[in-house]
Amino acid sequence: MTDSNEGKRSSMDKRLNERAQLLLKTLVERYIRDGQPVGSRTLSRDSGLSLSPATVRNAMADLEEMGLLVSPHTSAGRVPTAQGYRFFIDTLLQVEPLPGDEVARLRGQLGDDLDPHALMQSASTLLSDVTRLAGIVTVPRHDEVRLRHVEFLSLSGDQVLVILVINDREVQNRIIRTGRRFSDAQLQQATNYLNEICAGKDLSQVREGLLREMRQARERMNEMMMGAIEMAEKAFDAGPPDEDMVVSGQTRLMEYGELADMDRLRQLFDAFARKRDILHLLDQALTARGVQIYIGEESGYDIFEQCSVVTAPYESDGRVLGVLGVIGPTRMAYDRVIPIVDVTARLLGAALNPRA
Amino acid sequence: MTDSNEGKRSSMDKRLNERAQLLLKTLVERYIRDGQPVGSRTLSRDSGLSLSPATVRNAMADLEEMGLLVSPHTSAGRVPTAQGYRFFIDTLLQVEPLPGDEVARLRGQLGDDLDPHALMQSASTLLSDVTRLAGIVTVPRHDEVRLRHVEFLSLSGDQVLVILVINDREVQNRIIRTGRRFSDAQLQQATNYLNEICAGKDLSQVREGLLREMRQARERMNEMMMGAIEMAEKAFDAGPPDEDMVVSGQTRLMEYGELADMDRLRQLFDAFARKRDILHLLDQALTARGVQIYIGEESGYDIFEQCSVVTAPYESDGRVLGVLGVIGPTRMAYDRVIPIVDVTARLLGAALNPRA
DNA sequence: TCTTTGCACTCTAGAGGGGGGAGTGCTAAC
DNA sequence: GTTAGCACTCCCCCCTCTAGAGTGCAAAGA
Repeated sequence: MTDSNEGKRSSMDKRLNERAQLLLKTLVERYIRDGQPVGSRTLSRDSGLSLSPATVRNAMADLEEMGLLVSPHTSAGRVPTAQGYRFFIDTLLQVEPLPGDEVARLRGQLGDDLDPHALMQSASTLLSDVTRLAGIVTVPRHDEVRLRHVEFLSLSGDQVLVILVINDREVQNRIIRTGRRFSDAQLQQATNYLNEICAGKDLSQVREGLLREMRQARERMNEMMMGAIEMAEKAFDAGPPDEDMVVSGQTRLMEYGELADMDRLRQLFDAFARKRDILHLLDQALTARGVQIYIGEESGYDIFEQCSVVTAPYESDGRVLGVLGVIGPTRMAYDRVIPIVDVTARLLGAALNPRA
Repeated sequence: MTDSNEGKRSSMDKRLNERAQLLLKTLVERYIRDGQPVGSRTLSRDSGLSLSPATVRNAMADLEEMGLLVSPHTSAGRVPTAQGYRFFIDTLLQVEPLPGDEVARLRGQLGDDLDPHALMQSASTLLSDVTRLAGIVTVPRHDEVRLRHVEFLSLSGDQVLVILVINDREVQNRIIRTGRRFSDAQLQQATNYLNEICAGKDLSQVREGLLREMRQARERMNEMMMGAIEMAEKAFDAGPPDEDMVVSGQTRLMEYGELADMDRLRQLFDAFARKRDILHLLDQALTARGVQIYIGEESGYDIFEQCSVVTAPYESDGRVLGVLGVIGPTRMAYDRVIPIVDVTARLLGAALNPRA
């Protein structure tokens, strides 16, 4: 999908005659079905072309030389490489759109919870259940955070509980130390003051506004306001403690023989727990339109050497909110998975739409 | 630790002479160290007693008959059974309290975040890191929920965002459908009204109170109040969407050979994801005082057949808040793990103490 | 020139077959 | 009650062997 791939693809297009393409397609499909290296004999039977195994062998040798296939060892059949899958997906695979009743079923399974987080959880489980792979949904990032409401509540000592309502339906809270005591009434005033100057503004704007206000009007501000601003500063200071993504059904990955190695599997699970790498990968799909696929080594992460990641951004009200998708072995049923990820992204986007 | 075990133990005490106990102790320690079945030869060397292997064999046969040991097969050494571990832990193990500097190190690693959830996360990671097992912390249950503050915010359509602050420092929010539209001013009034009658009360009290109020004063209540009550009803209706526990380092369990079977491991991980069974098990430890240990089959769950669970309730300000602990293979270094779990529970309790 | 046939070759997976080693239980002597 | 001796059992590792699958290559055929 990148330029270099486009280039590679079209050059391949030229080099690969129709027969070779059909053979590759048949091989990949067969391998995805059975998980066994495919030999020339099988392929000559399955391809529909009436070619002898020897001829097929020659063609396979060519495909191997082009880097689309490999054999695990001398006398096994052949298996697609990442490049092989890439060509298969980009030019050989015909993806059927999901039939209407299937879409309806998915829609039903997603549910209509009003809470965004519950919806994402549901979408993640849905993806995992339907594809039998691991499902992921990244929660919306807040590079543009509109502040809806602020609330301060006094706790014991100098601690204050700060509640922020951002982007209309998301609530965050944290506890800060203020360094001095405030009465409930003072906090109420601070709450009111901040709600007045903040409401509807971007978080960074609010921050700047606060700082400016503070410098300009230092002398005429009473102690309480000063405190409110300090508090707000502290409250906005730390980045939001986002629970950046929701993962479901990781353990399904244990079902696939090609990932059965304990060490690799552990690394993979650790990557899920660490989140960072996966989030970084998914972020790349954020700006793309439609379904995005990373096959094995393409992702750039060693951990995913044996894995493919199929993602799609989801958007609501015209704004891209996040990315969802699945992670599984490179040998996955792309023809099924792709439309499912695609539809799920649309469904989640629609379900998140605030007007209902 | 249950009565039946007490009974068993004391009868064992009588039946097991000192020598047999020492042999059992040595065997268990050795097995915990190496993970290999222990034979009579090794044991006769390690025990410190100058006994020939043959004598040791006789003693081992007795221990096996009592159900404290088993041999995996005829010509392997012997391995402790769950009962064997139980006896070892209850009467043979001497647990050294953690040295002060170790406690200080743990204290440092726990950090002093003000947010309860962050603290629990930290405690869970701490347990996992220090013991090299999976760490668990259950989040406080709210059978007694004191309402501190309520806030209503209007969203699009008839949706209202409800924010509840309970037990002083915990914030929950959900979105409800009200069935009618409210203006911001109306919602503000409702907020004020509810905060007046709710603040500091138990959630169930608030509920009852609301219903009573509603019946008594139906006629004189204006529409808005009615709406507020309806909203509150809906808001309190669904149980809190608790994220009931925090687990860290599950993948460490993949390091232990005795759990290396894919199927079992998957069942184990699924149990972590499902949460229910584990929570149920941990709930049993909630009422106990101090460290509680479930060895293998003792837990009553097939999934934990090969696992032990070491837990301790943690409390703050005299009230038990939750349970924390570790899950690992039955073959774990109990002498290290027990004091660590114990101390971590105390540290977490102290860190959660609201006065600071 | 492309395709096919035939053939020798390679490699794996699985079965079978000993040893070696570790550990046991039993018996008889101390 | 303890020990030495001994026969026995069982696992594990290594080796071999074979069947099977698949390959590449060369030479014949279309």
